[in-house]
This record gives sequence, C-alpha cells and structure tokens, in this order.
Amino acid sequence: MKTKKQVIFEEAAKLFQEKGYSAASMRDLADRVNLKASSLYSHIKAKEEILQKICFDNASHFTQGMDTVEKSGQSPEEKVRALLRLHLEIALDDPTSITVFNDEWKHLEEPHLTRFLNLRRDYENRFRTIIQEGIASGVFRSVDPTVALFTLLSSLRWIHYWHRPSRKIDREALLRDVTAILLNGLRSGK
Amino acid sequence: MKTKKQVIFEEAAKLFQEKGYSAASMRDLADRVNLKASSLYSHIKAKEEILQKICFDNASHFTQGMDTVEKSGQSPEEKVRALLRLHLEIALDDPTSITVFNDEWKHLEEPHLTRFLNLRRDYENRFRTIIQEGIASGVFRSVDPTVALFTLLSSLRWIHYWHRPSRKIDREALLRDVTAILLNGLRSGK
DNA sequence: GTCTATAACTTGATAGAC
DNA sequence: GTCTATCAAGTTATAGAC
Repeated sequence: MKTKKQVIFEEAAKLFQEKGYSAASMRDLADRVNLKASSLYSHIKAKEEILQKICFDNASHFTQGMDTVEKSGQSPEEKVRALLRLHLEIALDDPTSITVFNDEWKHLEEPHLTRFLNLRRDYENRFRTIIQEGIASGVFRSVDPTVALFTLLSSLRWIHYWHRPSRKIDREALLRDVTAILLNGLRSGK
Repeated sequence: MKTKKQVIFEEAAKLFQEKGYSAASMRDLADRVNLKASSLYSHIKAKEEILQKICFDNASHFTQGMDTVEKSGQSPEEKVRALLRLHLEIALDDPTSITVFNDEWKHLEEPHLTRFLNLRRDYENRFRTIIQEGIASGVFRSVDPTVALFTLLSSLRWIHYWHRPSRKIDREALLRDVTAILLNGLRSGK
C-alpha cells in the first residue's frame, strides 16, 4: 500500500513534467491527490522538497549504476553498453521523474543546486574517462571525448515519449536499436 | 543598429533559457534592458508574444532547411549529413533561442500550441521518411526508423553548453565528430 | 490530517501623466 | 516611449478549528 506521501511525490513528478516546475502550482497538485493545497503541508515541508527528492533520487540511481559498471572489470566497450542500458532502464522505469530531473534541476535552491551540479559533473567525468580509455585502446573512434559523451547523454532524452506500461518486449528492441546506433557510431573501423 | 524591440527579444531568449519561461518575469526582463516592466508593453503586446516568436522562428529555420535538403536530390545518407549540419548550425548560431524552442514550447497557448506541434510533427515525418529510404536501400542499419529519428534529433540538445562566440574552427571539428558518431552508427556494415 | 481563512508576496498587464 | 501608480489574479505557506 502506497502512503499518501508517495502518491503526492508521484503525482508531483507527472505534474512537473507536464507543466514545468514553476508553472505547476500546489493547488494543481492538491487537486490531483484530492486534497486542499494547505493539506499537502501535513506531508511535505515545501514545494521544493519534492523537486529535491526527484533530482537526488535520480542522481543516486545514476551514481550507483556507475559504481557497478566501474567495478565490473569489463572493457570500455562493454562498460559503455552497460551505461546505455542503465540510462534506458532508468528512463523507462520512471519516465516522468527523469524528465523533471533532466529539465527542472535549475529551480533547485542553494545549496542543493551546487550539490546537484557537483554530482552531475562527477558522473560526467567518470563516463568521459571510460570513453577516453576506449579511444586510447583504439576500440573507439578518435573523436573529442566530450563531444562523444554529451552526444550519448543527450541522445536518450526523448525516451519518455516512448513509454507505455508493461512493454517488456519493446524495451529490449529499443535497447538493441539505440545501442546499435550509438555503440557502432563510437567504434572505430578497425 | 538594433531596435529596442530586437534587444528585448534577444534578452528574453537568454532569460527564458536561464530561468525557464514561467519563472522569468517581465520585471526580470525589464531590468536587463533598462526599462520598467510597464514600458515593455510599448514594444510587445504580451509575454507570450516573445515565446511565440522564438518558437516559430526556429520552426521556420528547420522547415526551410528541410525544404532545401529534400530538393537536393542527394542520397539518404547525404541528406542525413546535411540535416545534422542544419541542426548544428541552428544550435550554434542561436543557442539561447534553440533551448527555449526545445524546452519551453509547452507554455504556448492555443491555438499556437497546436500549430507548433503540427509543424514539429511534419518535420519529424519528413526526416523519418529519409531514414526509411536509407534503410530500404540497405545503406542504413535495419533499426526502427522512429528510434533512429529521435536518437538523432535529441543528440544535439547539449550543444548550447558548447557555445563560445567566434569559434569557427571548433564548429567544423564539432560537426565532424558528431557526424562521425551518428552517421557511422546509422550505416549498415555492408 | 484535513479543512477554512488568510497573510505576505509576486505575477502580467493597464491607465494616464509627462 | 517611459514613467508611477495600480489592479486583479495567482503564488507558497501558515494558523488554528475540528
């Protein structure tokens, strides 16, 4: 059984995705969970608390996934493949949340904004290092590692359009096609 | 010489990028152009007029670029290459505007919202057709054309981070690397 | 925990003097 | 065209009854 607090966070993620954080009001949110706006404050402290939870929960998923990938001892190529899977799984499992995470983090207040940007920068650096290793070993094409990094990172930002509940078969097909394009694109001709 | 109206539109694009359309107030904008908020209304009719201009100017650039590409009589592969260049040129020439175009169109009011979504859908359909032709002729990898389409479309959504004024050399290097990854990724092994 | 009432403030936009 | 003054509506959040 979901707690009311959980329901509030889930509906908030949907609402923030649809209207954006700033345009989404606490009255909108209250309507969706059949409460008056003031009653929301029995469950949460402030509107921004919801944004913080969405942003840092997602950041945590990415960081934990990166931890696993780094420990795996795989080749750079297999690591990139695993990271593409990680991004796609997160994007499909929590599509509204990931959209808010991608687009609305700018509305975090300090010190949370700085903390968030630090987490993101660390993740990007770890991803870039893997790409650089692949380039150094000749497996990956000789491109600017930052260009490759952001091309991969942003190429999945449409995935939430794709989401339909319980579509396990499509998920594997989607992963196969996306990986085919991006990983083959990254591979050198050798 | 720039008219005051032009300056207002340019500063608005920057402001909307930084804070998002909803969080950016007319008083914020007025401060940036050294006016009082009420004076803005001597130059524009409403806040949403600015958003409309940004969205539809960008849409027009993409549509005109697609017109040229379709008329070129090139192969699907060369057409995709030209479209990647089109996206990158637009993204680098007007980076704040393109960010607003990508993320803030949802705040358009009807009937502009529907008109915008129709333009976008038409553009996507024309792009998808080119990809399908490439797949049919065996030049492109056999993937879901919609997956390929959105992977390409979203892959440049980080470009505004890259922007520095007058960086013509980097522009060609950037285009070369992005094209190398995405076009080689799309190509079949044959 | 949920409500009504309301405080304290910000929003986009207009009226009218200069 | 720009200003001051202002409006009507909407914002997050709190106080206190039940």
